Amino acid sequence: MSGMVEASPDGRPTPATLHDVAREAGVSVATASRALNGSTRNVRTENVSRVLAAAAKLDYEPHLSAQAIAKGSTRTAALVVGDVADPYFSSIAAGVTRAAEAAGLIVTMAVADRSPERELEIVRTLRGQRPRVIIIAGSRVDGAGTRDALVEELAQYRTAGGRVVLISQQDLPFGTVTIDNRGGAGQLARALAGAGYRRFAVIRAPERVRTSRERVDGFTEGLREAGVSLDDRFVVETEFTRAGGYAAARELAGRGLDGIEVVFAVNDVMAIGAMTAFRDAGLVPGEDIAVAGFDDIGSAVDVVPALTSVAVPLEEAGASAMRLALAEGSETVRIETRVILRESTPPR
Amino acid sequence: MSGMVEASPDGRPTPATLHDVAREAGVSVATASRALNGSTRNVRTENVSRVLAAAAKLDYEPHLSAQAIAKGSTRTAALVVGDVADPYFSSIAAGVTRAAEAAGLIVTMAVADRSPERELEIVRTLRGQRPRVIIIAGSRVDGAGTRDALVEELAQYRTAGGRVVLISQQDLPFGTVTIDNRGGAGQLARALAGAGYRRFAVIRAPERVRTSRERVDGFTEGLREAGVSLDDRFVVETEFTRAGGYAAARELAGRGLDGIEVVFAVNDVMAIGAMTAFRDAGLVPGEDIAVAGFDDIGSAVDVVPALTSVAVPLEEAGASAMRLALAEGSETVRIETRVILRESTPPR
DNA sequence: TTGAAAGCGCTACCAT
DNA sequence: ATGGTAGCGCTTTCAA
Repeated sequence: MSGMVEASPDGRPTPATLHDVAREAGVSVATASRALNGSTRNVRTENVSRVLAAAAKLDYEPHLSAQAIAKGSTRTAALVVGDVADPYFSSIAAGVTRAAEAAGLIVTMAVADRSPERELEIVRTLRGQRPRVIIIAGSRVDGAGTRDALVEELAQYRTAGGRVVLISQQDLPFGTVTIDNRGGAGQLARALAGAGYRRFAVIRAPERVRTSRERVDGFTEGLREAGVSLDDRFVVETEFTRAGGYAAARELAGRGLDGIEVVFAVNDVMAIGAMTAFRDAGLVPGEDIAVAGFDDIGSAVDVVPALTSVAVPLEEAGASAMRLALAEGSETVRIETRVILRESTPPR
Repeated sequence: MSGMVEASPDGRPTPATLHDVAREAGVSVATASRALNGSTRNVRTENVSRVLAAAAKLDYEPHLSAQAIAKGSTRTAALVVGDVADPYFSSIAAGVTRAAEAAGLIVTMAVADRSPERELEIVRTLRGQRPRVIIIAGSRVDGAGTRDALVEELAQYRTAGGRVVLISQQDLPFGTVTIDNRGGAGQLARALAGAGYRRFAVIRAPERVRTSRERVDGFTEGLREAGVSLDDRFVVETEFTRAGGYAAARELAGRGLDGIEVVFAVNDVMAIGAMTAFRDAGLVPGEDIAVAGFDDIGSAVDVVPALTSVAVPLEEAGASAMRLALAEGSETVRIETRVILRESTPPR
């Protein structure tokens, strides 16, 4: 009894409408609507079953757009990420969709390609969707001019009743899930100093990449507390990618380690690229040069030696963002991080 | 001049509507609509600018749902994946969104959690969205009963004018992007035999995981062609995850390698887990035991030894799926794979 | 408990 | 070139 698709006047088949269901059930559209979702109370049980049967027979699916416009609100949540293929973002995306689906929301996802301009553009068109919530898992980049425009756009959206939550972009006036980059990096620095390391190098992303900046600041701070200083010569700036990490490590290895005992890369992807570069340069990671990263992505335990890192519960961060967006009050949720020492930084 | 949000009668601020824009510009809604998107030809340039200015001033964004219902079609593409956090799916997702955005489509994503039942449920509710296209990056699992229901549901959707494309689930009657699992695995088997390997083990997922089945079949076939046979005792079945790979390898190592020279895991994630397990068991991957995987995920080159694998251009597969969905005719696109020998399988 | 009908925001047709 | 208006599919008063 399925395969029931009405043929419209012009011959093109058309999905069944509420109207069709009502007619099939021999009731009015109002009653059909009520039977399908409105307070079932006020409709004779017999009619309820008639409508349900008709709907099933016609394979009816309510037109979400029509519902949205009639009700004045949608059941969608919009998620903006920098790059889905990056485990950092895809983990967050997993958490967001899990929580969204639990709340009966449909997730629409846009990829900003790590560009603040694109991010702004996306948010702009997203508003047209009238999503219930917009979650931005930041490009982790400060876009000078675009920043104000983005804030403006989001404020606008919120004024109109939307909920916005930012992941890892504190000090913007919205709900925020922050990741304790500074604290985690500080802990890591102290842990490494405690393990006997004294001569450090850092592989970082450009200044405008906020996440990187915070991690470097926290790390430097942690070293200072441990009474160790960081020589600027050993801070190399590169792209926030595996390739960047590889290139930076090659440069370090190329100019001679010069006494460096350990290098901290601001994320695991870069750290792993760096380990490979060291190895390619004839250095044995964990013996000739220790390496530490940040994020504790899954593959951290599969590289050799296993990578010391700072664990960030990314999926949890995504889920928290969604819950925060759905909650009424809410301000800021802080995601704690935790240092995990592994073989890539043996005690010395 | 922004921050213009009308206050509705009940006090709650409301986003500007086309009506507001028209009033602000001193024209009719019809003209405003035309100025904003209809053939700009039939509207006095002066009015066009008035409307544009008004829209900018009011920070107007067209209500997509309203447009959808008025026009009878949306600008969305729906993507269902098994698990976003898995690099296999997130790479595909990256390709799909890239191509979708290029075509001006909004992507909505749902996660099926590798469950055919959930997949069916998702497709059902997706139909309510009236997306232009539905792309399913399969759960890679054959769900006995649900399969027919899924086909039915999708057929329904297509009859109503929707486009459906399946990734890696051939022999379903829809547009399909197939990945040459069988061929790639066959090539790999021959390459390994050519490198001197004779005694093989296989780490596979359960029979109902189609991708796994195809890769095993292709591999066995390739071995046969090379005149090598595969002993059933050395085919171990496990979960289609890193943990599964780890467990299987531990089992193999635990009962003694028994002459096995190389193990093929049906995907990289499993292969990498297996390498770690071997190492934990005191075996050196690439020396004591060779390992090969499938997919060539990014981290294949970052593990030690670098992992021999079969490259699958996943992002390309995702983009192809989108293009296929948008194209008129079209049937099946085949994504070719390519064997990449690395240090995990040295010649012997 | 039910149905008629007034919108929701927008597009497109028909006049003008 | 422009405006009036009839829908699009649905929800939600308002009467009956």
